[in-house]
Amino acid sequence: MGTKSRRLREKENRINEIRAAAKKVFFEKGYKHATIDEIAAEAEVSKGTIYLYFKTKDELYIYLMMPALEELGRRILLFEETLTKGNLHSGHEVVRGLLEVLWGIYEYDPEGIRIVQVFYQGEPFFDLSEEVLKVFNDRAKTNFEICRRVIDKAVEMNLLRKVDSVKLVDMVWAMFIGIIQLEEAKLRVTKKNHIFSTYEFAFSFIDKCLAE
Amino acid sequence: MGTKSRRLREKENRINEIRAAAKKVFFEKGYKHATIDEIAAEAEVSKGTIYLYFKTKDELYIYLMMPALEELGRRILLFEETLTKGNLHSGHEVVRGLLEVLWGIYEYDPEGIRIVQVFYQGEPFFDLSEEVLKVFNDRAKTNFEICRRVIDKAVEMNLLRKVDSVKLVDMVWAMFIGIIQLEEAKLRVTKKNHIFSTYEFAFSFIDKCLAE
Amino acid sequence: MGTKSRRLREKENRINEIRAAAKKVFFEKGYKHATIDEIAAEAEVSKGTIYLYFKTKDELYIYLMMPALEELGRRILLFEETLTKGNLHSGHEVVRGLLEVLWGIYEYDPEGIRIVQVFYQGEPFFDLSEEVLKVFNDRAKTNFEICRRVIDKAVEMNLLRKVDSVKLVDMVWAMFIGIIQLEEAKLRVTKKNHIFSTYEFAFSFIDKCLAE
Amino acid sequence: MGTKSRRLREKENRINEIRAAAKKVFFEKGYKHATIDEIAAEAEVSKGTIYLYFKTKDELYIYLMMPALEELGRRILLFEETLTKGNLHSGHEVVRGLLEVLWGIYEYDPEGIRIVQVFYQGEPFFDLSEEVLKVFNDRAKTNFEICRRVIDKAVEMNLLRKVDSVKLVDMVWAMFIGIIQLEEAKLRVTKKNHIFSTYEFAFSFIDKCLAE
DNA sequence: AATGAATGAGTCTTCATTCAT
DNA sequence: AATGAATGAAGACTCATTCAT
Repeated sequence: MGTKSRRLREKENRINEIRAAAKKVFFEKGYKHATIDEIAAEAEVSKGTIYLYFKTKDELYIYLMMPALEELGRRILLFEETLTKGNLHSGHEVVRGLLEVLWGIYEYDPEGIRIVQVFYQGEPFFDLSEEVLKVFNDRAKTNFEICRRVIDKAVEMNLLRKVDSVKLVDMVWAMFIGIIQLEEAKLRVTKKNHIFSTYEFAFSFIDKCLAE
Repeated sequence: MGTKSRRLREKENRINEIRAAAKKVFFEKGYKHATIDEIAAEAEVSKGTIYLYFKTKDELYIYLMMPALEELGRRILLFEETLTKGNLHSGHEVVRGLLEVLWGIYEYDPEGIRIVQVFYQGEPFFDLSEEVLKVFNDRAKTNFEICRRVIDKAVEMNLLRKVDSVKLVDMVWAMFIGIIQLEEAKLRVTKKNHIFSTYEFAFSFIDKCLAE
Repeated sequence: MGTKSRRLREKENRINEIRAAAKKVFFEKGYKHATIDEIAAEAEVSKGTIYLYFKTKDELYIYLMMPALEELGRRILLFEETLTKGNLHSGHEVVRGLLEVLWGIYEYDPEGIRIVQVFYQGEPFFDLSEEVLKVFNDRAKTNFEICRRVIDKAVEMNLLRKVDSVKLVDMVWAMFIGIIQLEEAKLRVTKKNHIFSTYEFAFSFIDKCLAE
Repeated sequence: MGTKSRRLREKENRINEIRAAAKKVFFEKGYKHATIDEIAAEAEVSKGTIYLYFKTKDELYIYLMMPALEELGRRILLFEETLTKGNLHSGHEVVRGLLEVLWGIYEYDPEGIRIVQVFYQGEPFFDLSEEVLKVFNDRAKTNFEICRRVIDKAVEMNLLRKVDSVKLVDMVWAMFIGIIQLEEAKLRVTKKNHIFSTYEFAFSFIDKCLAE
């Protein structure tokens, strides 16, 4: 607990303040109209300091999705543990559990998920370094792998019917981001929020096909 | 067939040339790195001519999705006709037909569909006028309505089980854009194209739940 | 009264419509924000037609001051006639008459007078052709000459004290445009119109010095 | 006298260099043909630096009149002091003093006065922010008030005849800018400079009416 | 004479990024 | 490590003017 760790803590604090400020500004103004100046002002640091910790504006933006992905990883691992321990007693519980993990992540950090979607769009709006791509892909790959493992285990345990776990995970994730995109867009126009109910509706199909 | 109609044809030609050039440049360079100058050069018109027909770069980009949405409308109407005429003899054929309409649109104009996805992201990267929003929302609404009508008819004709057509159409569309996003992103990394197979996999769930 | 004169009349009409439209647009939007497009629309002619009669936007603008200068010439000549005929019986009447001629011009065409002022600024905002300069300078010179002649005559007729008519006319004209400029600017801020009263105040000095 | 004050001095220097360069370019090329690029080159700073200190080209231009107005304020205050101290012994000296203050300002910064005139024209050529308008109006108001006070004092001291100081100051200022405008315009054509003599001629009227 | 589609030179302005302190 | 003044590349957009019809 010497000087070094204090310094480290301060540094991390600063980074988190910058992240928080960036998130605020990016989502209030939109990426296009957000400026580093404003983020710096919001974070109460100088512009130079931001560049001390993030190489570019694009990187600052795109890294905002990492907490969501990391939290997703943690939660799926927890879910796997629950499954392994035999605490789930039916396919319905498995399907419901998956739904809750995904939904929980969206509730935990909706902006993070939005950036994931932007990221999927490829690079029409960004110049991403190899490094950023690698960090994201590694994290995504890990998450996908855990998910598949969970499905395979649940099949092994006779909780779910046999299914191609690769395709299933892809489909579920695609549905997840697709529904959020569509329903958030509708929400902006109609002010009616159908995100969760559409989401449940979609999972009812999976439940019927795999858990009954 | 006088001067007037020739002029009109030339004008529409010019607009189409601009659109085509815009599509090319936007997708080769990405939105961010595409310049009006380059689009003008590609279209072999002057910069001013582009601004004669499109108010801003954003508008030029976003309007590129309209042909896909319009074609989708046409194809769903055709599908509805087929259904109404009694040419579909099982729920499987209905589900398969829907799959083919959507997939056909993606094949017809994949870039258009990508722009639809961007559009769904809201406006972090754009300033869209009320007018553009209205044009898009009207078109989208019409398409959704036809889709729902088709589902309701198929249910009435006892080809599909009873289902909430609003939710179903939302889910299908969300899956459609979600799968394209996810699998195109994976494709970029792994060079393996699983778009269609994931798509079919997803439809197999719908088929099992509604057509059997 | 053949075809020719009808054509001529139509042509002059067209020119006057363009002038009127130009005046309207220039003074509603300010020179900077006035566009030829809008003037053409206002005049209900095509852009090309405007360029048929006026070489440039600058010329169109600057020529709008000519009617005021021409009317001024006519009115001074009338005033000279009145003086020559012996219809003015005191210096006061001469001074008052001058005041009324100038003031009358301002009331007749205030926008025209404003353009005269702009013109005096030299060319920070314009590119004026030699031709335009000549037209203006000739007209201005003529007007100044008549004014001086009037003053000299009034002195000869012992209505006014002896005075350098060149300097006097310059001073009166300078006061005229200066007061309008200052008081119009104040008017914009305070909404109180002191143009005429300041004007009368200034003439009272001349009256006291020359007419008593 | 640490880093801070040096920085401050450097900053002010930079601003002054930009102003000087702007003045040079604006008056050599005319507002219309002056470019920010050229001003930046002349000032030996980057274009961005100019926009660091001035919001727009218009603002950069219009602020060039402030030094003249400020200097005018200082000189009138000095003149007031002279008057108050009883150092002026006749109305002639008062009138002459006023003339010299105004004329001195013109000699001190003729370009500044020209911009004042442009400013009076309203906004046919500019988009001025409320802020700029306020800065100017405040300064102008203060100057006018001091002038009126001087006149009123001189009347009280029986150096001048009783007169409406509001109207008198308006008239004098109007004459001042009117004469400069007219005679500079004539100067451009005839190459003969009658500015000062016309100016003196005008003051002779005031002198005769108020100081004798 | 009238049109109006097409032109493209011309410039302002923005803002991510750097670097001397 | 932190600052923030300075940079300057980059590009969207305007609009007076032309000219084929």
